[in-house]
Amino acid sequence: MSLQVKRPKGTQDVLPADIMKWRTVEATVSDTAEQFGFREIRTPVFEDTALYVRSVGDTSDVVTKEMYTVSSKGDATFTLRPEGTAGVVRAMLENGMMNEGFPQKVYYIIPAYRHEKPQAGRLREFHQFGVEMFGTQSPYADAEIILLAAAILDGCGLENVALHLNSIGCPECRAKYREALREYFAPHREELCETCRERLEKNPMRLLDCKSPICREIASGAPVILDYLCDGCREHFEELKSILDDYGIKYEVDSRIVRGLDYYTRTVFEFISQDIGAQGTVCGGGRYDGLVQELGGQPVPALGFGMGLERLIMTMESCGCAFEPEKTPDLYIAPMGDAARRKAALLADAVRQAGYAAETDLVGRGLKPQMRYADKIGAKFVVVIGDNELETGEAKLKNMRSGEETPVKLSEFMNAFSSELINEVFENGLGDEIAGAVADEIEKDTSL
RNA sequence: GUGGAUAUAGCGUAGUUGGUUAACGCGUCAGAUUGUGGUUCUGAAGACCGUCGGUUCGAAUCCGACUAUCCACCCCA
Repeated sequence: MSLQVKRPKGTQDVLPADIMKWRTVEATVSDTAEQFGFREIRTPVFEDTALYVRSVGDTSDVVTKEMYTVSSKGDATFTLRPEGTAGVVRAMLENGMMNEGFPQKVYYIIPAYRHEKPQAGRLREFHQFGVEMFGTQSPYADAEIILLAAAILDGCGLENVALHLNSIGCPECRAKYREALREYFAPHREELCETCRERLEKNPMRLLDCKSPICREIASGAPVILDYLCDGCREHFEELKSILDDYGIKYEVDSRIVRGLDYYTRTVFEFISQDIGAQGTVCGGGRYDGLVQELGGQPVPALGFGMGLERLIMTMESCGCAFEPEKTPDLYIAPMGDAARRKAALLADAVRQAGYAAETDLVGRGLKPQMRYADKIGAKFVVVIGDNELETGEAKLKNMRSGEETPVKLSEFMNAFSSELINEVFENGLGDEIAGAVADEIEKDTSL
């Protein structure tokens, strides 16, 4: 088959069969965030391009080659958001939320866009859950954020996602460290791979996570950032670790965790899964104490993380985690013949108005195919309405699980349908008043 | 941007050294005498074998180009 228009590279369709995976994750993620006192915020999918250049960093890969930027009718250029933090900080500032008292805690579930070459766990349109906290320097805040991420992963049923933790210090200690790195690598300059030679000039910290064996070998003897932290940063990091110990959260101090977004300071961390291929970072985040000021606000310390929803779902799948089951219809009404069909349509409507999920035949099938269909969609009850039923005004309500059939009067169908016995099966039955009212409505309609 | 792999019905696959109507499973639809599903049985629909070009009497099968997808590097969620 040759379909003319195909979905853009690096995008995905989420089909009905998979939608419960997303619903499950979205519910887990937002429920847990709310338990920790985070409130949802929604910001535009596109922002002024300058926002990302300023926040993410004008030398970062994301800004230099991965942004979807469009020019609008005026002079302004807009960019599809490549990540969530910048837009949130902008919105907080623009709406005066930095003046409402601290800490401010928000979360979001968003699509984000990056023009990269797709591979396992890496898409051009991907979805991210993120949280941001503003207005506290306390290492307890860092710990709280990490605890939240861990709680979510736990809530999803994941056990083997490893926490990698590091501190990249404040701008002052980082400057010193960069110098030290340059001094260390300079004599090895010629042995380094090409990209690493560039890194040596631009961002020597990235040298540390080069995959090339030679660079790796050289890097193994390189100075470690933790030895260069100033007193304040070191204390902060030590305290964070001891709080995590109190919580019983396992972590591995990993000096290779550096993060590619320029705004990070001090704490950086990643939760890495071994089960989904090369792009194993399910969650990444840290502190960004300088960003709010960079975007024009007062200096406000801040921190947060982003969690890749596709990667989260992939990890859950590969670990055999459970997702919430799809809801199935409470009732299927199988009519036979035109008169019955009209009655069935009205009955279905009444059942729906009473708050239940009901379906009836829309394609004109025979009884047997209808039963098959009712079974396939997982209907909990089926009622057959044919000439006999219309004549006698009585039908049989069949419980599809047990096969049991209970006689019901059509005129009192809603009463019967919402009776205690049946509600037990549904667990979410309606009150008798509503059910009775609906039954009355049906009673009035005697034209059929 | 750089590498590697793959491209056959809605999905998952088989197609041997190129040879008449491209096979199977799942799914879909319809039947298996009287108005009742999940099992079983029978039947049907559904593919110009990614696209274009080449070799050949003849190509899903060989060659080339293109495109798409997947995986890895890079980077990150």
